[in-house]
Parts: sequence; C-alpha cells; structure tokens
Amino acid sequence: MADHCLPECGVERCLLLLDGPWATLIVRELLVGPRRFNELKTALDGISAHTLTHRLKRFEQHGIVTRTAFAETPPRVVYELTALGMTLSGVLNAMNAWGVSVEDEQLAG
Amino acid sequence: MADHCLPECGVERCLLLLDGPWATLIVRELLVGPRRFNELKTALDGISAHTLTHRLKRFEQHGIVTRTAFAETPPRVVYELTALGMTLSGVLNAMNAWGVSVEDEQLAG
DNA sequence: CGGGATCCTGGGAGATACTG
DNA sequence: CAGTATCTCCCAGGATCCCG
Repeated sequence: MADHCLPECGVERCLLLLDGPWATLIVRELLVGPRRFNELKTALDGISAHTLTHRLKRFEQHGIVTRTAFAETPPRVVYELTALGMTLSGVLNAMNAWGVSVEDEQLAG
Repeated sequence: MADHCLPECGVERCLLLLDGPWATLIVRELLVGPRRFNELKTALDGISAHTLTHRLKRFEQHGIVTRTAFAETPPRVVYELTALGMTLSGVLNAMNAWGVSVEDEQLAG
C-alpha cells in the first residue's frame, strides 16, 4: 500500500479513517446527531470504553469529530461530527443500502 | 457488537466483508473486471501473496468472488466478482467520491 | 461521568522458503 | 504461475483497576 494512492483512488483515504470495525459504526451513530460518551457506549452495544475513547481521539485528530467538555458535576462531554465528518454520510448510506439489500441466504460462510 | 444488528443497520453486514485494509481494495480492483492472481498482486502494490490468497478465499466463502482455475502450464487462475459482489460498487463509489472530494489539508493527523 | 494506565488476546499482514 | 507453510510483528480491541 505504497504510492499507488492516485487521485482516483480516494478509497484509500477513506480507509484511513474507517479502518477498524467500530470506527464506521461510531460515525454512523454520530451522523444522527451529537452524542455524549455514555450515549455512544450504550448505543454501540459491546464496545469497551477503552476502544471508544481511542477511536474518538483519532477522529478528533483527523478533524472529523469535535469534543466538547462541560465543567459540570457530573461531567458531561459531547461528541459531534464536523462538517467534514458529515460528508461521510454518503459512504455510510451506501454501506447501509447494500447491507439491507442483501438477503441473508446470499451470504455464505 | 451483539444483537443490535437491526434491519436498518446493514452497515454491519457490509463490514463483515470489508474489514481489513486490503479487502476493500481487492474488491475495487475486481470491479474493473476479472483478474488473475498476479494481476491482482501487481495492481495492489505492497500486498503479500499470503494475504491476497486469504482475502480471496474469504470472498469465495462469502459468495462475492468466483475462482476459476485452468489446468494449463503455466497455471492460470482467474478471480471474478459474482453478481452479489458487483453490488458493492455503490459502496466503493461512495468511498472513492468522498476520498477525492476531501482536500489533503482537511485531514489532520 | 468520562475517562487514563496497564496488561493481554486475536487476527490482519509481511517475509521467507518451498511446491504442483 | 499460483499458491502453501511457518514465523513474526503490529495493532484494534477487551478486561480490569483507578482517577478527577
């Protein structure tokens, strides 16, 4: 995966963000609207706080998610997609459309 | 990632196939047309034969790729997307469209 | 509540050598 | 040419405990 990242190969740039299995699902959840940490953790049933934290940090670094912490008690942190993050909706919609169009029997293995 | 795989959550079904970094790129290559083993290996610069073999096997098991071996010398094996595999083009196009629309400066990290 | 720190596991992926 | 076999590395992800 070296220098064959041609202009028409935007797929790779997309894969840099949506690499792990959880990454895509987190974006999907945030596409609905801003979410608190625990809201995400609940919605993404099975994810560990550890993983969620790291994924969100990476998204912050890539500029597709903003983190807003409120100095309250109890603490409250809200994660939200940036305008750039919102543009991923096309990809997510395509993935979702594909998934629902596939009959279960079609997928062997 | 347990039983929250609702009908509208076809995203997960899609992620079962397009998990690793190479999986998506292999599909992208096969969307252009049938390819021989070495054609794939050359096009996907950097992939190892080991990885390519395993990814293709998994695609076979999931029914999105067919493997055709010709009993010749030298041997020739052709991989081709099934009709089901072809339907992934929508997802790939969306990913590509996103990738090319994103300015490099937008992606920090 | 929203994490950080630490340790551990599994699988994707690379390197190398060998075979039908 | 198209793999197979083995070994290793890396890292996403999980488990647990602890902190502000």
